[in-house]
Amino acid sequence: MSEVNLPIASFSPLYEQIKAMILASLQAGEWLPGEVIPSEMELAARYAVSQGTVRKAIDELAAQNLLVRRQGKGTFVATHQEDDWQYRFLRLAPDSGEKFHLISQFLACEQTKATDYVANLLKLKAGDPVIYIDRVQTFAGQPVVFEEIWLPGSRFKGLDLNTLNDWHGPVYALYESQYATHMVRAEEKIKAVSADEGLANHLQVIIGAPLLSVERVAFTYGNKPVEIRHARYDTSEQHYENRLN
Amino acid sequence: MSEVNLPIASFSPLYEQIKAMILASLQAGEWLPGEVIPSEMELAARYAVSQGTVRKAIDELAAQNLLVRRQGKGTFVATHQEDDWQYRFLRLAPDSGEKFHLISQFLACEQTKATDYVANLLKLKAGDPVIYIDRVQTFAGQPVVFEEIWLPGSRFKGLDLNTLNDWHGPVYALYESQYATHMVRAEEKIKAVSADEGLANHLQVIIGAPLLSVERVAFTYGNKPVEIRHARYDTSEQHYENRLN
DNA sequence: TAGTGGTCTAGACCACGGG
DNA sequence: CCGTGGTCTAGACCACTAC
Repeated sequence: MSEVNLPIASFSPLYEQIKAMILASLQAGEWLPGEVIPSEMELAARYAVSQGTVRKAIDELAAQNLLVRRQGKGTFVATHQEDDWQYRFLRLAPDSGEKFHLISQFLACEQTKATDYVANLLKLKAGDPVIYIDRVQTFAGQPVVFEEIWLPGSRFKGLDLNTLNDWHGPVYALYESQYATHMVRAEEKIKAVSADEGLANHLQVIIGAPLLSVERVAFTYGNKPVEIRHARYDTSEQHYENRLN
Repeated sequence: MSEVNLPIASFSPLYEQIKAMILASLQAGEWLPGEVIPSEMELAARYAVSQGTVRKAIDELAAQNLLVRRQGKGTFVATHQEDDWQYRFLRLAPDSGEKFHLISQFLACEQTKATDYVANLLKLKAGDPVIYIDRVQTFAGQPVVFEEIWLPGSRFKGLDLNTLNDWHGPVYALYESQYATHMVRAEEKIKAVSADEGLANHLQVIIGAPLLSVERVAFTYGNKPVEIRHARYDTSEQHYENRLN
Protein backbone atom coordinates (compact mmCIF):
# COMPACT_ATOMS: atom_id res chain seq x y z
CA MET A 1 0.00 0.00 0.00
CA SER A 2 1.24 3.47 -0.89
CA GLU A 3 1.26 6.41 1.42
CA VAL A 4 -1.92 8.40 1.47
CA ASN A 5 -2.28 12.11 1.95
CA LEU A 6 -4.81 12.69 4.69
CA PRO A 7 -5.56 16.37 5.05
CA ILE A 8 -7.37 16.85 8.35
CA ALA A 9 -8.93 20.15 7.41
CA SER A 10 -9.05 19.76 3.65
CA PHE A 11 -8.44 23.36 2.52
CA SER A 12 -9.91 26.44 4.05
CA PRO A 13 -10.38 29.46 1.79
CA LEU A 14 -9.15 32.82 3.03
CA TYR A 15 -12.64 34.30 3.27
CA GLU A 16 -13.68 31.49 5.62
CA GLN A 17 -10.82 32.41 7.91
CA ILE A 18 -11.87 36.08 7.74
CA LYS A 19 -15.43 35.02 8.54
CA ALA A 20 -14.18 33.12 11.57
CA MET A 21 -12.20 36.13 12.77
CA ILE A 22 -15.15 38.49 12.36
CA LEU A 23 -17.33 35.97 14.19
CA ALA A 24 -14.79 35.79 17.00
CA SER A 25 -14.93 39.59 17.34
CA LEU A 26 -18.73 39.47 17.47
CA GLN A 27 -18.67 36.72 20.07
CA ALA A 28 -16.08 38.61 22.12
CA GLY A 29 -18.27 41.71 22.06
CA GLU A 30 -15.72 43.85 20.23
CA TRP A 31 -18.65 45.24 18.20
CA LEU A 32 -22.01 45.26 19.98
CA PRO A 33 -25.47 44.69 18.45
CA GLY A 34 -26.57 47.80 16.58
CA GLU A 35 -23.05 49.19 16.18
CA VAL A 36 -21.12 49.71 12.93
CA ILE A 37 -18.21 47.43 12.25
CA PRO A 38 -15.08 48.80 10.52
CA SER A 39 -15.36 49.50 6.82
CA GLU A 40 -14.43 46.88 4.26
CA MET A 41 -11.21 48.73 3.47
CA GLU A 42 -10.21 48.88 7.14
CA LEU A 43 -10.89 45.18 7.62
CA ALA A 44 -8.99 44.38 4.44
CA ALA A 45 -6.01 46.26 5.87
CA ARG A 46 -6.37 44.66 9.29
CA TYR A 47 -6.41 41.14 7.88
CA ALA A 48 -4.01 41.92 5.02
CA VAL A 49 -6.32 40.68 2.28
CA SER A 50 -8.11 42.40 -0.58
CA GLN A 51 -11.42 44.18 -0.20
CA GLY A 52 -13.08 41.50 -2.34
CA THR A 53 -12.17 38.79 0.13
CA VAL A 54 -13.57 40.77 3.06
CA ARG A 55 -16.69 41.40 0.98
CA LYS A 56 -17.30 37.71 0.46
CA ALA A 57 -16.89 37.02 4.19
CA ILE A 58 -19.30 39.82 5.11
CA ASP A 59 -21.75 38.75 2.41
CA GLU A 60 -22.07 35.33 3.99
CA LEU A 61 -22.43 36.68 7.52
CA ALA A 62 -25.10 39.07 6.25
CA ALA A 63 -26.89 36.15 4.56
CA GLN A 64 -27.00 34.44 7.96
CA ASN A 65 -28.47 37.60 9.49
CA LEU A 66 -25.48 38.20 11.73
CA LEU A 67 -24.61 41.47 10.01
CA VAL A 68 -26.69 44.03 8.16
CA ARG A 69 -25.28 46.06 5.29
CA ARG A 70 -26.48 49.61 4.69
CA GLN A 71 -25.19 51.26 1.56
CA GLY A 72 -23.53 54.58 2.20
CA LYS A 73 -23.54 54.04 5.96
CA GLY A 74 -21.62 50.91 6.78
CA THR A 75 -22.10 47.36 8.01
CA PHE A 76 -23.89 46.86 11.34
CA VAL A 77 -24.14 44.11 13.92
CA ALA A 78 -27.64 42.64 13.81
CA THR A 79 -29.88 43.41 16.78
CA HIS A 80 -33.32 42.43 18.02
CA GLN A 81 -33.81 46.02 19.14
CA GLU A 82 -34.53 47.30 15.64
CA ASP A 83 -38.19 47.78 14.82
CA ASP A 84 -38.19 45.43 11.86
CA TRP A 85 -36.52 42.70 13.90
CA GLN A 86 -38.88 42.76 16.85
CA TYR A 87 -40.76 39.71 15.65
CA ARG A 88 -38.00 38.06 13.71
CA PHE A 89 -38.61 34.59 15.20
CA LEU A 90 -42.40 34.84 15.48
CA ARG A 91 -44.19 32.86 12.81
CA LEU A 92 -47.69 33.27 14.19
CA ALA A 93 -50.02 35.56 12.24
CA PRO A 94 -53.74 36.37 12.37
CA ASP A 95 -55.88 34.61 9.76
CA SER A 96 -57.43 37.97 8.97
CA GLY A 97 -54.14 39.41 7.77
CA GLU A 98 -54.29 42.29 10.28
CA LYS A 99 -51.15 43.62 11.85
CA PHE A 100 -50.26 41.55 14.88
CA HIS A 101 -49.64 43.27 18.18
CA LEU A 102 -49.24 40.98 21.16
CA ILE A 103 -49.46 42.21 24.73
CA SER A 104 -47.40 40.26 27.22
CA GLN A 105 -48.32 39.44 30.82
CA PHE A 106 -45.65 37.68 32.83
CA LEU A 107 -46.94 35.28 35.47
CA ALA A 108 -43.83 33.87 37.10
CA CYS A 109 -40.04 34.13 37.16
CA GLU A 110 -38.43 31.63 39.48
CA GLN A 111 -35.06 30.12 40.33
CA THR A 112 -35.14 26.34 39.93
CA LYS A 113 -32.87 23.46 39.06
CA ALA A 114 -32.47 21.97 35.61
CA THR A 115 -34.37 18.77 34.93
CA ASP A 116 -32.68 16.21 32.71
CA TYR A 117 -34.70 17.48 29.77
CA VAL A 118 -33.71 21.12 30.26
CA ALA A 119 -30.12 20.34 31.15
CA ASN A 120 -29.77 18.27 28.02
CA LEU A 121 -31.03 20.94 25.65
CA LEU A 122 -29.12 23.78 27.33
CA LYS A 123 -25.99 21.66 27.67
CA LEU A 124 -25.95 22.00 31.46
CA LYS A 125 -25.77 19.40 34.20
CA ALA A 126 -28.99 18.18 35.78
CA GLY A 127 -29.55 20.27 38.91
CA ASP A 128 -27.69 23.35 37.63
CA PRO A 129 -29.49 26.61 38.43
CA VAL A 130 -32.09 27.58 35.87
CA ILE A 131 -34.59 30.43 35.62
CA TYR A 132 -38.18 29.50 34.83
CA ILE A 133 -40.53 32.10 33.36
CA ASP A 134 -44.06 31.88 32.09
CA ARG A 135 -46.41 34.35 30.48
CA VAL A 136 -49.59 34.81 28.50
CA GLN A 137 -49.79 36.96 25.39
CA THR A 138 -53.04 38.50 24.21
CA PHE A 139 -54.18 39.92 20.90
CA ALA A 140 -57.20 42.22 20.81
CA GLY A 141 -58.01 41.17 24.36
CA GLN A 142 -57.96 37.45 23.59
CA PRO A 143 -55.28 35.21 25.11
CA VAL A 144 -53.45 33.58 22.22
CA VAL A 145 -50.09 32.34 23.50
CA PHE A 146 -49.04 30.63 26.72
CA GLU A 147 -45.29 30.38 26.96
CA GLU A 148 -42.82 28.75 29.34
CA ILE A 149 -39.16 29.77 29.19
CA TRP A 150 -36.02 28.21 30.73
CA LEU A 151 -32.73 30.10 30.91
CA PRO A 152 -29.33 29.12 32.31
CA GLY A 153 -29.08 30.81 35.72
CA SER A 154 -25.39 31.63 35.34
CA ARG A 155 -25.86 33.81 32.29
CA PHE A 156 -29.07 35.53 33.40
CA LYS A 157 -28.22 36.32 37.03
CA GLY A 158 -30.71 38.62 38.74
CA LEU A 159 -33.51 38.35 36.21
CA ASP A 160 -36.81 38.59 38.09
CA LEU A 161 -40.49 39.30 37.62
CA ASN A 162 -40.08 43.04 38.23
CA THR A 163 -37.40 43.34 35.57
CA LEU A 164 -39.65 41.55 33.11
CA ASN A 165 -42.75 43.58 33.91
CA ASP A 166 -40.82 46.87 33.68
CA TRP A 167 -39.47 45.90 30.30
CA HIS A 168 -41.49 47.01 27.32
CA GLY A 169 -40.45 45.26 24.17
CA PRO A 170 -39.36 41.84 22.97
CA VAL A 171 -37.68 39.53 25.43
CA TYR A 172 -34.76 39.03 23.03
CA ALA A 173 -34.07 42.77 23.17
CA LEU A 174 -33.89 42.52 26.95
CA TYR A 175 -31.45 39.62 26.75
CA GLU A 176 -29.30 41.75 24.47
CA SER A 177 -29.25 44.97 26.46
CA GLN A 178 -29.11 43.49 29.96
CA TYR A 179 -27.33 40.18 29.54
CA ALA A 180 -25.07 40.70 26.51
CA THR A 181 -26.75 37.78 24.79
CA HIS A 182 -27.78 38.09 21.16
CA MET A 183 -29.92 35.32 19.68
CA VAL A 184 -28.70 34.24 16.29
CA ARG A 185 -30.78 31.25 15.35
CA ALA A 186 -33.46 28.92 16.71
CA GLU A 187 -34.94 25.48 16.10
CA GLU A 188 -38.59 24.64 16.63
CA LYS A 189 -40.45 21.35 17.00
CA ILE A 190 -44.18 21.59 16.48
CA LYS A 191 -46.99 19.27 17.51
CA ALA A 192 -50.74 19.39 17.95
CA VAL A 193 -51.87 18.77 21.53
CA SER A 194 -55.06 18.94 23.61
CA ALA A 195 -55.58 21.64 26.21
CA ASP A 196 -55.36 20.36 29.78
CA GLU A 197 -57.03 22.23 32.60
CA GLY A 198 -54.14 24.65 33.15
CA LEU A 199 -53.78 25.52 29.47
CA ALA A 200 -57.54 25.81 29.09
CA ASN A 201 -57.54 28.41 31.88
CA HIS A 202 -54.62 30.41 30.53
CA LEU A 203 -55.95 30.51 27.00
CA GLN A 204 -59.66 30.56 27.83
CA VAL A 205 -60.52 27.56 25.71
CA ILE A 206 -62.36 24.38 26.65
CA ILE A 207 -60.46 21.42 28.04
CA GLY A 208 -59.44 19.21 25.13
CA ALA A 209 -59.30 22.05 22.61
CA PRO A 210 -56.55 21.53 20.01
CA LEU A 211 -53.50 23.74 20.53
CA LEU A 212 -50.24 24.15 18.67
CA SER A 213 -47.27 23.14 20.83
CA VAL A 214 -44.03 24.86 19.77
CA GLU A 215 -40.79 23.90 21.47
CA ARG A 216 -37.96 26.24 20.62
CA VAL A 217 -34.26 26.14 21.42
CA ALA A 218 -32.49 29.44 20.68
CA PHE A 219 -28.75 29.83 20.12
CA THR A 220 -26.19 32.66 20.45
CA TYR A 221 -22.89 32.97 18.65
CA GLY A 222 -20.97 29.74 18.47
CA ASN A 223 -24.08 27.54 18.38
CA LYS A 224 -24.47 27.90 22.12
CA PRO A 225 -28.03 27.09 23.26
CA VAL A 226 -29.20 29.67 25.82
CA GLU A 227 -32.97 29.55 25.86
CA ILE A 228 -35.71 26.94 25.80
CA ARG A 229 -39.22 28.08 25.07
CA HIS A 230 -42.30 25.92 25.10
CA ALA A 231 -45.26 27.81 23.68
CA ARG A 232 -48.86 26.78 23.14
CA TYR A 233 -50.74 28.74 20.50
CA ASP A 234 -54.50 28.96 20.18
CA THR A 235 -54.74 28.66 16.40
CA SER A 236 -58.49 29.11 16.05
CA GLU A 237 -58.04 32.66 14.76
CA GLN A 238 -54.36 32.62 13.79
CA HIS A 239 -51.88 30.30 12.14
CA TYR A 240 -48.18 29.47 12.04
CA GLU A 241 -46.62 30.55 8.74
CA ASN A 242 -43.70 28.89 7.10
CA ARG A 243 -41.90 29.31 3.82
CA LEU A 244 -40.15 26.40 2.10
CA ASN A 245 -37.41 27.18 -0.40
CA MET B 1 -41.33 73.84 -7.62
CA SER B 2 -38.32 72.40 -9.37
CA GLU B 3 -38.36 69.48 -11.75
CA VAL B 4 -37.93 66.11 -10.12
CA ASN B 5 -36.20 63.09 -11.53
CA LEU B 6 -38.51 60.09 -11.19
CA PRO B 7 -36.80 56.88 -12.20
CA ILE B 8 -39.49 54.25 -12.74
CA ALA B 9 -37.19 51.27 -12.29
CA SER B 10 -34.53 52.83 -10.10
CA PHE B 11 -31.40 51.10 -11.41
CA SER B 12 -31.03 47.45 -12.24
CA PRO B 13 -27.57 45.95 -11.94
CA LEU B 14 -26.28 43.86 -14.80
CA TYR B 15 -26.27 40.65 -12.79
CA GLU B 16 -29.97 41.08 -12.05
CA GLN B 17 -30.64 41.23 -15.77
CA ILE B 18 -28.53 38.12 -16.29
CA LYS B 19 -30.48 36.41 -13.51
CA ALA B 20 -33.72 37.31 -15.26
CA MET B 21 -32.45 35.90 -18.55
CA ILE B 22 -31.32 32.64 -16.97
CA LEU B 23 -34.66 32.39 -15.20
CA ALA B 24 -36.46 32.93 -18.49
CA SER B 25 -34.48 30.06 -20.02
CA LEU B 26 -35.39 27.81 -17.10
CA GLN B 27 -39.04 28.75 -17.35
CA ALA B 28 -39.01 28.19 -21.12
CA GLY B 29 -37.54 24.73 -20.59
CA GLU B 30 -34.32 25.46 -22.50
CA TRP B 31 -32.50 23.52 -19.77
CA LEU B 32 -34.51 20.81 -18.00
CA PRO B 33 -34.34 19.73 -14.36
CA GLY B 34 -31.23 17.63 -13.79
CA GLU B 35 -29.41 18.93 -16.86
CA VAL B 36 -26.21 20.99 -16.97
CA ILE B 37 -26.47 24.59 -18.01
CA PRO B 38 -23.70 26.17 -20.10
CA SER B 39 -20.45 26.96 -18.32
CA GLU B 40 -19.86 30.36 -16.77
CA MET B 41 -17.51 31.28 -19.60
CA GLU B 42 -20.06 30.35 -22.25
CA LEU B 43 -22.79 32.34 -20.53
CA ALA B 44 -20.42 35.29 -20.12
CA ALA B 45 -19.82 35.19 -23.87
CA ARG B 46 -23.52 34.78 -24.66
CA TYR B 47 -24.53 37.77 -22.59
CA ALA B 48 -21.39 39.76 -23.32
CA VAL B 49 -20.44 40.32 -19.69
CA SER B 50 -17.54 39.17 -17.55
CA GLN B 51 -17.42 35.79 -15.85
CA GLY B 52 -17.69 37.51 -12.47
CA THR B 53 -21.05 38.99 -13.34
CA VAL B 54 -22.42 35.63 -14.47
CA ARG B 55 -21.04 34.13 -11.26
CA LYS B 56 -22.96 36.56 -9.10
CA ALA B 57 -26.18 35.82 -10.99
CA ILE B 58 -25.69 32.06 -10.68
CA ASP B 59 -24.72 32.40 -7.00
CA GLU B 60 -28.05 33.99 -6.21
CA LEU B 61 -30.05 31.45 -8.21
CA ALA B 62 -28.16 28.67 -6.43
CA ALA B 63 -28.93 30.31 -3.07
CA GLN B 64 -32.63 30.10 -3.99
CA ASN B 65 -32.22 26.41 -4.84
CA LEU B 66 -33.02 26.91 -8.51
CA LEU B 67 -29.55 25.81 -9.61
CA VAL B 68 -27.00 23.49 -8.06
CA ARG B 69 -23.27 24.09 -8.48
CA ARG B 70 -20.91 21.10 -8.64
CA GLN B 71 -17.24 21.93 -8.73
CA GLY B 72 -15.40 20.32 -11.62
CA LYS B 73 -18.66 19.24 -13.27
CA GLY B 74 -20.81 22.26 -13.96
CA THR B 75 -23.98 23.97 -12.84
CA PHE B 76 -27.20 21.95 -12.91
CA VAL B 77 -30.90 22.71 -12.93
CA ALA B 78 -32.38 21.70 -9.57
CA THR B 79 -34.65 18.65 -9.60
CA HIS B 80 -36.87 16.79 -7.16
CA GLN B 81 -35.66 13.54 -8.71
CA GLU B 82 -32.32 13.57 -6.91
CA ASP B 83 -32.11 11.37 -3.83
CA ASP B 84 -31.21 14.15 -1.47
CA TRP B 85 -34.12 16.28 -2.72
CA GLN B 86 -36.84 13.68 -2.37
CA TYR B 87 -38.07 15.16 0.87
CA ARG B 88 -37.02 18.73 0.32
CA PHE B 89 -40.37 20.19 1.40
CA LEU B 90 -41.17 17.64 4.13
CA ARG B 91 -40.65 19.03 7.60
CA LEU B 92 -42.16 16.09 9.48
CA ALA B 93 -39.73 13.86 11.37
CA PRO B 94 -40.09 11.01 13.89
CA ASP B 95 -39.53 12.01 17.53
CA SER B 96 -37.21 9.03 17.82
CA GLY B 97 -34.77 10.43 15.29
CA GLU B 98 -35.04 7.35 13.08
CA LYS B 99 -34.84 7.68 9.34
CA PHE B 100 -38.26 8.48 7.95
CA HIS B 101 -39.67 6.36 5.16
CA LEU B 102 -43.29 7.06 4.26
CA ILE B 103 -45.38 4.68 2.20
CA SER B 104 -48.06 6.30 0.12
CA GLN B 105 -51.54 4.92 -0.62
CA PHE B 106 -53.62 6.98 -3.02
CA LEU B 107 -57.38 6.86 -2.37
CA ALA B 108 -58.88 9.06 -5.05
CA CYS B 109 -58.01 11.12 -8.12
CA GLU B 110 -61.01 12.92 -9.57
CA GLN B 111 -61.91 15.66 -12.01
CA THR B 112 -63.89 18.41 -10.29
CA LYS B 113 -64.49 22.14 -10.51
CA ALA B 114 -62.61 24.76 -8.54
CA THR B 115 -64.37 26.13 -5.49
CA ASP B 116 -63.83 29.81 -4.72
CA TYR B 117 -61.19 28.85 -2.18
CA VAL B 118 -59.20 26.69 -4.60
CA ALA B 119 -59.67 29.05 -7.54
CA ASN B 120 -58.40 31.94 -5.48
CA LEU B 121 -55.21 30.23 -4.34
CA LEU B 122 -54.44 28.72 -7.76
CA LYS B 123 -55.37 31.95 -9.55
CA LEU B 124 -58.09 30.24 -11.57
CA LYS B 125 -61.75 31.11 -12.06
CA ALA B 126 -64.33 29.42 -9.86
CA GLY B 127 -65.63 26.40 -11.78
CA ASP B 128 -62.43 25.86 -13.80
CA PRO B 129 -61.45 22.19 -14.06
CA VAL B 130 -59.39 20.95 -11.14
CA ILE B 131 -57.98 17.57 -10.18
CA TYR B 132 -58.61 16.38 -6.63
CA ILE B 133 -56.38 13.73 -5.08
CA ASP B 134 -56.22 12.28 -1.62
CA ARG B 135 -53.95 9.78 0.03
CA VAL B 136 -52.76 8.31 3.31
CA GLN B 137 -49.08 7.90 4.17
CA THR B 138 -47.89 5.34 6.68
CA PHE B 139 -44.69 4.96 8.65
CA ALA B 140 -43.84 1.58 10.15
CA GLY B 141 -47.37 0.45 9.44
CA GLN B 142 -49.00 3.38 11.23
CA PRO B 143 -50.99 5.96 9.25
CA VAL B 144 -49.36 9.32 9.90
CA VAL B 145 -50.44 11.69 7.13
CA PHE B 146 -53.76 12.27 5.39
CA GLU B 147 -53.36 14.58 2.45
CA GLU B 148 -55.69 16.28 -0.03
CA ILE B 149 -54.27 17.82 -3.19
CA TRP B 150 -55.78 20.17 -5.79
CA LEU B 151 -54.14 20.74 -9.17
CA PRO B 152 -55.17 22.90 -12.14
CA GLY B 153 -56.76 20.54 -14.68
CA SER B 154 -55.26 22.32 -17.67
CA ARG B 155 -51.67 21.71 -16.65
CA PHE B 156 -52.13 18.14 -15.37
CA LYS B 157 -54.32 16.68 -18.11
CA GLY B 158 -54.75 12.92 -17.93
CA LEU B 159 -53.48 12.41 -14.39
CA ASP B 160 -55.44 9.55 -12.84
CA LEU B 161 -55.36 7.04 -10.01
CA ASN B 162 -53.51 4.42 -12.08
CA THR B 163 -50.75 6.84 -12.97
CA LEU B 164 -50.36 7.71 -9.32
CA ASN B 165 -50.35 4.14 -8.08
CA ASP B 166 -47.84 3.07 -10.74
CA TRP B 167 -45.53 5.87 -9.75
CA HIS B 168 -42.93 5.05 -7.13
CA GLY B 169 -41.34 8.14 -5.72
CA PRO B 170 -42.23 11.64 -4.63
CA VAL B 171 -45.20 13.31 -6.28
CA TYR B 172 -43.07 16.33 -7.17
CA ALA B 173 -40.81 14.08 -9.24
CA LEU B 174 -43.87 12.87 -11.15
CA TYR B 175 -44.97 16.46 -11.82
CA GLU B 176 -41.51 17.13 -13.20
CA SER B 177 -41.12 14.12 -15.45
CA GLN B 178 -44.69 13.89 -16.71
CA TYR B 179 -46.01 17.43 -16.61
CA ALA B 180 -42.91 19.59 -17.08
CA THR B 181 -43.64 21.30 -13.80
CA HIS B 182 -40.83 21.89 -11.32
CA MET B 183 -41.76 23.14 -7.85
CA VAL B 184 -39.53 25.94 -6.70
CA ARG B 185 -41.00 27.18 -3.46
CA ALA B 186 -43.97 26.67 -1.13
CA GLU B 187 -45.83 28.43 1.65
CA GLU B 188 -47.45 26.62 4.56
CA LYS B 189 -50.06 27.69 7.09
CA ILE B 190 -50.25 25.51 10.17
CA LYS B 191 -52.98 25.06 12.75
CA ALA B 192 -53.99 22.56 15.39
CA VAL B 193 -57.37 20.91 14.74
CA SER B 194 -59.50 18.08 16.14
CA ALA B 195 -60.01 14.87 14.20
CA ASP B 196 -63.51 14.53 12.77
CA GLU B 197 -64.92 11.11 11.94
CA GLY B 198 -63.32 10.93 8.50
CA LEU B 199 -59.87 11.96 9.68
CA ALA B 200 -60.15 9.65 12.69
CA ASN B 201 -60.75 6.75 10.31
CA HIS B 202 -57.95 7.61 7.92
CA LEU B 203 -55.39 8.14 10.67
CA GLN B 204 -56.74 5.55 13.12
CA VAL B 205 -57.06 7.97 16.00
CA ILE B 206 -60.04 8.72 18.19
CA ILE B 207 -62.52 11.41 17.18
CA GLY B 208 -61.38 14.69 18.70
CA ALA B 209 -57.70 13.76 18.71
CA PRO B 210 -55.44 16.78 18.08
CA LEU B 211 -53.94 16.86 14.59
CA LEU B 212 -51.60 19.24 12.80
CA SER B 213 -53.31 20.87 9.82
CA VAL B 214 -50.83 22.00 7.16
CA GLU B 215 -52.08 23.96 4.17
CA ARG B 216 -49.48 24.33 1.48
CA VAL B 217 -49.43 26.31 -1.76
CA ALA B 218 -46.55 25.33 -4.05
CA PHE B 219 -45.15 27.51 -6.83
CA THR B 220 -43.22 26.94 -10.11
CA TYR B 221 -41.00 29.40 -11.91
CA GLY B 222 -42.41 32.88 -12.05
CA ASN B 223 -44.27 32.59 -8.73
CA LYS B 224 -47.04 30.64 -10.41
CA PRO B 225 -49.09 28.64 -7.89
CA VAL B 226 -49.76 25.14 -9.24
CA GLU B 227 -50.59 22.96 -6.27
CA ILE B 228 -52.65 23.17 -3.11
CA ARG B 229 -52.08 20.57 -0.46
CA HIS B 230 -53.99 20.23 2.76
CA ALA B 231 -52.35 17.69 5.04
CA ARG B 232 -53.26 16.47 8.50
CA TYR B 233 -50.39 14.99 10.51
CA ASP B 234 -50.74 12.73 13.51
CA THR B 235 -48.03 14.25 15.69
CA SER B 236 -48.22 11.84 18.59
CA GLU B 237 -45.00 10.12 17.50
CA GLN B 238 -43.55 12.73 15.13
CA HIS B 239 -43.16 16.49 14.91
CA TYR B 240 -42.86 19.30 12.42
CA GLU B 241 -39.35 20.75 12.40
CA ASN B 242 -38.48 24.31 11.57
CA ARG B 243 -35.33 26.37 11.65
CA LEU B 244 -35.40 30.12 12.26
CA ASN B 245 -32.46 32.21 11.05
C1' DT C 1 -17.24 66.51 -0.87
C1' DA C 2 -15.72 62.51 1.44
C1' DG C 3 -16.70 57.93 2.84
C1' DT C 4 -19.43 53.83 2.69
C1' DG C 5 -21.14 49.79 0.36
C1' DG C 6 -22.37 48.02 -4.64
C1' DT C 7 -21.12 46.74 -9.38
C1' DC C 8 -18.13 45.28 -13.00
C1' DT C 9 -13.97 43.90 -15.12
C1' DA C 10 -9.69 41.16 -16.36
C1' DG C 11 -6.55 38.06 -15.15
C1' DA C 12 -3.96 34.63 -12.31
C1' DC C 13 -4.10 30.62 -9.96
C1' DC C 14 -6.35 26.57 -7.17
C1' DA C 15 -9.40 22.38 -6.42
C1' DC C 16 -12.12 18.94 -8.32
C1' DG C 17 -13.90 15.47 -11.76
C1' DG C 18 -13.39 12.65 -15.51
C1' DG C 19 -11.27 11.04 -19.62
C1' DC D 1 -4.77 16.29 -19.34
C1' DC D 2 -8.46 19.58 -19.86
C1' DG D 3 -12.66 21.85 -18.49
C1' DT D 4 -15.49 23.02 -14.72
C1' DG D 5 -16.42 25.82 -10.75
C1' DG D 6 -13.84 28.30 -6.65
C1' DT D 7 -10.65 31.76 -4.79
C1' DC D 8 -8.11 36.00 -4.76
C1' DT D 9 -6.46 40.29 -6.40
C1' DA D 10 -6.32 45.23 -8.04
C1' DG D 11 -8.51 48.77 -9.85
C1' DA D 12 -12.25 51.62 -11.96
C1' DC D 13 -16.50 53.48 -11.44
C1' DC D 14 -21.49 53.93 -9.50
C1' DA D 15 -25.09 54.79 -5.80
C1' DC D 16 -26.26 56.23 -1.43
C1' DT D 17 -25.65 58.94 3.04
C1' DA D 18 -24.18 62.53 5.72
C1' DC D 19 -21.97 66.59 6.63
